[in-house]
Amino acid sequence: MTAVRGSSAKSRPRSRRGEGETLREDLLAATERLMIETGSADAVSIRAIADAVGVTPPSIYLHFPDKTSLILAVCERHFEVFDSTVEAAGRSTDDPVESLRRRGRAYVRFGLENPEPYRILFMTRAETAPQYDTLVGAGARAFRHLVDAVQRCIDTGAYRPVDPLIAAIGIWTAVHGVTSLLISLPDFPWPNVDALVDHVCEIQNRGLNDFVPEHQGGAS
Amino acid sequence: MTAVRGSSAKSRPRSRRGEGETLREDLLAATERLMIETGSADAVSIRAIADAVGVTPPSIYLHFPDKTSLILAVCERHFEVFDSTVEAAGRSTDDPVESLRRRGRAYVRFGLENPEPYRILFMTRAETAPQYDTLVGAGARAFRHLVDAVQRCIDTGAYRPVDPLIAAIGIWTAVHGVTSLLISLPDFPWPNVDALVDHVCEIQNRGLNDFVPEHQGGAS
DNA sequence: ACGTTGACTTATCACTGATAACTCATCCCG
DNA sequence: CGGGATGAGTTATCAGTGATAAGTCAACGT
Repeated sequence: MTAVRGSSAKSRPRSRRGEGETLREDLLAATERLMIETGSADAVSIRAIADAVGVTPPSIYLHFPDKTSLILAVCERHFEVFDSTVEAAGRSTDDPVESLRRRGRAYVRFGLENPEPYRILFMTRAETAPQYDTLVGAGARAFRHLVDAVQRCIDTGAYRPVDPLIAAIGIWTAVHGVTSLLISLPDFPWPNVDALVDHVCEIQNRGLNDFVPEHQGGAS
Repeated sequence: MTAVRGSSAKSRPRSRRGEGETLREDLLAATERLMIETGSADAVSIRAIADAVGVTPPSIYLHFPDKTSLILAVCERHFEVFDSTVEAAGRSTDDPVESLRRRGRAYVRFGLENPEPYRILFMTRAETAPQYDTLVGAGARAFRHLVDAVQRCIDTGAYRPVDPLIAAIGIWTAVHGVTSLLISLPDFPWPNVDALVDHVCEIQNRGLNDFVPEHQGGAS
């Protein structure tokens, strides 16, 4: 019988002895492609992935313990690029405040350009994942970069001497809030994205700068 | 065969003629309970719901077109309470700035106490849902409440005359950012939640208050 | 020439959301 | 009291999901 094999790759030549890893790479690539196409991680099925690569479903389990591990491995790659993209944006200027702003812009842009990985990394309960520890490591590193950037703003006197940790968390949550809602509620009547991000960054800067408001201005 | 019927309700007396709605209510209640128990909407299956209520799976489709509609109906209820809770918190003081702070605290608290509904309402692509329009209406109303609250801060001179719309969006995204990340990444070494929320609110207040920073303060 | 073994397949499981077709009691109308 | 009509739910079943156990088969080292 052997009905027409799905849609794409007819079949795939069996890898030679030492070259089992090539399938692993192909699986990652195909999964990433399908994730981008469908826009949702659980819309891509094990069978669709297997079919796209030209193997049978169980072959996947020779290279990944389960589906979420495969998905997470794809996201992990994105996260590396994510971190270095934000870092690069932050290093593109010497002004620490402007650097933070550029980090924020880069963060949001990356999230919007890779919504599904972003969703998986930052918008789902992550606990239960296998290779999660690796991600935690990478995440901790990225977060430390942010704390350092905030510290530089404090050192130059641009920011008042707040706790850099809580300030960094505040900035992260603010930037994540924009990214997250833009992804989740695309139908909301959002203003121009750049303007929104700039507003958020400006609020953070004004909120953290070196000025102590005595009492509110011209109230009645 | 008729194996032991799942775990709970053996069976359920057939409703009388006009009382089909009672099953609908029971379904909503059971779904809500299971959602809270399992902590995830797609961990509760149609079969589990049917079993908990004591009917067979297809009966559910007499009252809801599909599973997501059922889930959304549950979330919709939460949303009503959500909106009115935040509103009540906001009305508990006359100071408009303090009012905003209380709204923020109530928002985060509610999100953390109802993480799965919050996730479904604000952290998933919502487009594809049937009864989504209703929610959009309720959401628009809640959002308008926030804009009004911001406007009051501007009117009293507490906030400088910014665009209340973009200021409200900024506040919303900030508060959502905290809520969302606290839900998604519970293993992150968060500081005290109240302190974090207060920080976020303070940043917003300082960022929006009536003061124009000429240049940064006491730098070296 | 042969057995080991890495790479993959066949067959199947338990479960998911969903649908078509059927039963059956209740109610209204005569 | 009798007989449809119909609301309320059931039985049986479908296609698709992630996952596993057991088998196949060719390449390699000896």
